[in-house]
Order: sequence, then C-alpha cells, then structure tokens
Amino acid sequence: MTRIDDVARLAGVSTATVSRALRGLPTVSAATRRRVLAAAEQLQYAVSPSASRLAGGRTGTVAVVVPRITRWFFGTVVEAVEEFLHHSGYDLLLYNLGGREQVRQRVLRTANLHKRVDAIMLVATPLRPADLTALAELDLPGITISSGSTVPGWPCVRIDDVAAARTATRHLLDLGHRRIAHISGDPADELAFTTHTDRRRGYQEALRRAGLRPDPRLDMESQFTIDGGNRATVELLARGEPPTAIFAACDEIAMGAMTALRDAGLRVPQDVSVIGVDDHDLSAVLGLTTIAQPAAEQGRLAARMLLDPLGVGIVGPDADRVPAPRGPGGYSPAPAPPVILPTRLVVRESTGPPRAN
Amino acid sequence: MTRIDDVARLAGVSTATVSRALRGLPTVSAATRRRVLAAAEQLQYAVSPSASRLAGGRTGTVAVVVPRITRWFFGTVVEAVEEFLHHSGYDLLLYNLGGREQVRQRVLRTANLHKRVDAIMLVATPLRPADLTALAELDLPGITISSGSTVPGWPCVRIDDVAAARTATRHLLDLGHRRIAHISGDPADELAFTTHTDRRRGYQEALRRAGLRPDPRLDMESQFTIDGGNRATVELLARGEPPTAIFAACDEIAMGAMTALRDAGLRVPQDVSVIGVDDHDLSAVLGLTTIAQPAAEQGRLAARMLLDPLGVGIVGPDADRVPAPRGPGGYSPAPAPPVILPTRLVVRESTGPPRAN
DNA sequence: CTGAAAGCGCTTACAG
DNA sequence: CTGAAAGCGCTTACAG
Repeated sequence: MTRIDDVARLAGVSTATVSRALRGLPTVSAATRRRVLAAAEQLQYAVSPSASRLAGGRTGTVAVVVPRITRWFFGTVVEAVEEFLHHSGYDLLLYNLGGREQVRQRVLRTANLHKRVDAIMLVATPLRPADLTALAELDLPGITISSGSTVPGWPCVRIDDVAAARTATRHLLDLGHRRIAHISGDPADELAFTTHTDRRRGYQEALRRAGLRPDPRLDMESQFTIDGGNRATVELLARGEPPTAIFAACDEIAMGAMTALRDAGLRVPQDVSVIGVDDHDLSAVLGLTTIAQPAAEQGRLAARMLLDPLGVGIVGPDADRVPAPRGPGGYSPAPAPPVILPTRLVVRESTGPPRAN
Repeated sequence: MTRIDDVARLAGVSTATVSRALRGLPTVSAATRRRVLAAAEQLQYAVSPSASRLAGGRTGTVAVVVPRITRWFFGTVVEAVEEFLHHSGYDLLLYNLGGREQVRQRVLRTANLHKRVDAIMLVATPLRPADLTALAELDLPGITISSGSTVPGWPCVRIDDVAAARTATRHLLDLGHRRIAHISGDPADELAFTTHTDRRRGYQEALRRAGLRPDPRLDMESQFTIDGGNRATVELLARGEPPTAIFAACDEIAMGAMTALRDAGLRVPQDVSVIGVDDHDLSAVLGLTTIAQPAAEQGRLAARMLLDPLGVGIVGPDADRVPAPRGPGGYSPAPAPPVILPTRLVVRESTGPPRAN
C-alpha cells in the first residue's frame, strides 16, 4: 500500500504538503499541487482513513439511525442521504433499530458513536429522556427527521403531521363521509414519538371542525405496517357497524386495511373509502388515495443541513466538493426552526362518496 | 474523553494490559481483567476506533453494496446483515449504487474501500471485468449475494434462479396456460448480471419441457421495478393477442403488470394470470402468487460466512462474541461452493386456469 | 508557500 | 501473565 511519504518522495515535497495539497487547502502553490496530484494519481494513493481520523480528529462519517430500513419512508430517506453523503466525501454508518429497545439503547446511550462519527442523523427515532441525556453528553452535531421528540440544539426536518392528517380527513368529509375511522401507530411509542399522535390530532381536529365528535370506537391503535393495518381493520370490522371511510396514518397501514376489507367482502371505495399518508411506491399501483410527503427531499435537505457546518469530509484525490460558505464573519447561522416540507393530497381510486343509504 | 491510559492508571496496569483485557485476549489473569473492566466501566471508556484501526490494522467495518436499498429484496437483506454485523461488533458502511454507473466505479475501482473496511459484501452488484480486476487488487475478503458474476475466491449465497423460474412457469403450465409471457430485467446489465438471464432460462426450459417453443414476442425486457413491469405490460398488450399468463421476474414487476392489466380492463386471474418471484411484503396484500425466496436468511447467512474467518470485530467492553473456531490445525475451511437456499411456490389469487375459449 | 517534528490513541512484538 | 517502547500513517501548530 502506498503511503503519504511515497507520494511526498515522488513529488519531491514533504508529507505535510502532500496532505495539504490533497485536501485542497489554499496554502499550496498551483505548481506544487499539480505535482502532488500527479504523484498521488500515479501511485494510486488513497489516504488511510484511520490515520487521517486519528491525526485530524474528524471521522468523515455520519451515523444514520432508522427504525426499519425496510419501510418505505426510511428506505427512501436513506437512499437520498446516502447519495448526498458519499457525494460530499462522507461515509454512512447505518443503524437499523428494528424495534429492539436494547439496540436503541446500545446505539444511543453508549459512548460508541462518539469517536466513530462526526454527526448523527436520527430518522423518526423514539427518544426517551435518558437518550436525550446521552446525546447531550456525546456533544456531536445532529439532525432529526420526522422525529417526535426533538433534540435540543438539533435542527429538524419534517412535514406538518397534524395538517396532513387534517387534509386527509377533510377529503373524506368533503366526500360526504361521517363515520370515519382512524388507524394509527404503536401505543408503546406514545411517550416518545409523536408522528402518530400528531396524525391522530389532525384527524380529530378535522372531525370537530366539521361538527363531529371523534368516536373512540373508530380510533384504532396499531403499528405502521401492512400487517398492523390489516389486524386493526379486522378488529374494527368485528366491532360491528363499520365506518364508511378509513384514514390510515400511513400508506402501509392503508394497504393492510384494503386487504382486510377485501377479505371481508367489502369493496373499496364503494363500501369503504381508504386514504393514507406517504405516497408509497406502491400506492399508485394500488390506486390508493394519499397525502404525499417528500421523503427523499427530507433526507437530502437534512443531509445538507447536517454537513454544511462541517465542511467537506476527509478526502482523497477525488474530492469533489468545497466547504459551504459560512455566514459573514465566519459565524454559523443561528439554529434554524424546524423545516417543514409541504405535503399534498393525491386523489386516486380508493376514496369516493359513501353509499347512499 | 477518557483514553486508554486513564483506564490503565485507574486499574493500576499498563495500557497494553488494558488493551488485552478489553478485547478478551486470553493472556490476562482473571483478577486483572476484572479490575480493568471495572475501571473502564467507571470511566465510561470506549476505545477510539481510529487509533485502534491504525495500530491494529483492522477496521471492524464491512462495506455492504446494494443496487437500490429501496427495493424489497435489498432492504430486507441489509436489515438482516445490519443486525448480524452490529451484534458481532462490526460497523456497516452502506453503499447504494442507485443505478449510477459512475458511482459503481468509484466504489469498486478506487482504492477507497481498501483501508476503510475488512471485508466486502456485494448484493446483486453487476461486475464487469475491470471491476473484478480492481477487487482482486483490493485483496480483501468478500462475499456475494445473488450476484450473477461471481468474484473468484469469494463465496456466494443465492437461490437457484433457473429452478425458481422453472417452478413459476410450470405452475402456469399446470394450470393449463400455453401463451405465457415473461417480463425480465434490464438488458443493459445483460453482460454482467445473471439473475434475469437465469430466470429467463428457467422460463424457456419449462416451456420447452412442456413441448412449447418460447415466443420472442412474449418475452419482454424491462427493469426490476413496478414501473418497469407496468411499461412492459403496456407494450405487451399493444402487440395484440395478449398472453393468458405472465411470469414476472420479480414481484415488483408483477405488481406493475397487475396495474397495467387492470388499467387495460383485464381481470387477474380471470383474463390473465400473474406470478412473480420474491414474496415481497406486499405480495400477500395483493394476492400475488409468487416463488418465495428467503431474503433475510441469505443476508444473515452471508454475513456469518463473511465474518467467521475474520473473528470478532474491534471491540469495547461490550463485546459479546468470540471468534468462531477454525478447522483443525488452524486452517481455514476450503472455499465453499455457492450456497443455494431453497425457494417455494406460494399460490395466492393472481393465478388460475385460463379462460376456456 | 513549505518543512521538521510532535502527537493523535491505540496494538503489537519483544523481553521478562 | 505483564510492561516498556516502537510504530501504525496521517495532520497540525510552529517556524521560517
């Protein structure tokens, strides 16, 4: 393996100069830089990340924590984040919690991440008080996406879940529905994670504004999965007197609901309308009406906001990005308020007017 | 941040001993180990990965390369791999190629990975000759999952794609179908990636064994996506004289096909039967008949095969795994032949007998 | 703009 | 079973 002093020797300069030239520091003459780059190229030199990190104190790595990479929203976010990070010269360390409380604690509460990454991105990660303490001790920059409990000092990128749910429910109301059920997230996350409570709130608000009283018997707690939607719908139907419409807190729940309805001999939307939130890849295929949210854009934007103050990663000869300009005087911009990205109603075939009785 | 000499001082031993005790090396007395662990615990010590890697020459990190993390198979594989790696004390560096040829080359052909990871896992990654050369120069252990072009010296975990396709096609033949279309993968990957060519072969073999001649006009090339399946089906229908059944090379293609059929006013399975491969999360919801393949199990198994010869990762006090025993005499076992995991036909509602004409 | 030298925090022969 | 010391391959003040 070629090391930095091989390059230095070939280029006829010191290792310090090689280091500077390769990282694009401005204190290197053009001629010298050219020679160094040529030598590095010729020797196929790549810096040793370990050595660079140890000496430089930066890891050029970002930890990305998601609940479940296999769920549409998280996969889509990670894909966008991955592209941005690698393009910026950063590595992506993936942590998939997989619903295992023990794993969450190991990732968030140990000093593990501290010397391993320069920054942390938490995607919809439930955070309990002890986690917040641990994160504060880590003292690393971070950002959250769609996370209910925000981390003090960290920016957050998300949608307005309350408004999204209101729009969805309003769509059903506008079609003439009055018995509108809601299927939402895991009650176990209740304390720490607000996506599903926000969506429930929007649902209830829309009903109240229409002069209706939310019926607890139509309000189901489940999981953000197809299976969760399926089970909740089965239970809902078992209660008798089915709703004419279901607002599912996410498209995966909605898909499960559609199956359960079909299995029960009910047609969508003739017997029961269904609307979700997300605009999952498959929603168009299934004809599912939904509130579309920009998942990839949230990931991209969050990655950018996270990296901007860090500047470029640890780089080799193929660095292709310069640090983002800071504000005047070199001050970082003030902590941004949560960035709220827009959602929009996408009407497909799963919603329609209730049957005239 | 506590460093190793803080722990050494508190425990009253040398840093070398701390290092050994924390990594579970056998050459430390029980009493000493206890003291060291207690000191580390008390100081909340975590090793510096950079320093450990630089000194030890191991990164405790595995690169996982996937075409698209958002596709069901790859997300499911990564989830299983992530769990295994982290449980074994390894970090997971994620590379999502996203269909960008340039990215593939940057990941595979530069010396980038070399000092960054201890091993590489390539999931269904197209490999051209130049990539193979580059990988050989990297001289790192690796494993492939479902990758068409195998890497010399690397084991491979996969299913038998030819057999899976044969079974799928046979299912349609057994139902009485004779005009059976096939929708397969991207022709651009033809040279380097054999999943879709294998599945096409199985399809053709099954037809021939049934005494039928494969009809090129029923054989569509597309992409392994919902949209690809949709488009190919639209084109297929535009050719006139539609098939009575479609064998889609994966479930996502099958889903796109189902939509296109529905949009064209054709019922599944009454007018056209559809079968896929995968057993995607949504296939049950959609009633899609498919050839199920064990995605998570392939990931888990590949991770285990990859790590076994490496032993435990770089560890802190929370190491929870010992290196796997080697064969007698310390020799590694001979390179394993490809490990073929079983698939199975899952009959749902999307396939049935052709209409009697 | 450039270089000599210290230092980042570990692990690993080597010696005992 | 344990320790002193070298060394892993960079980056960073510091000096010029």
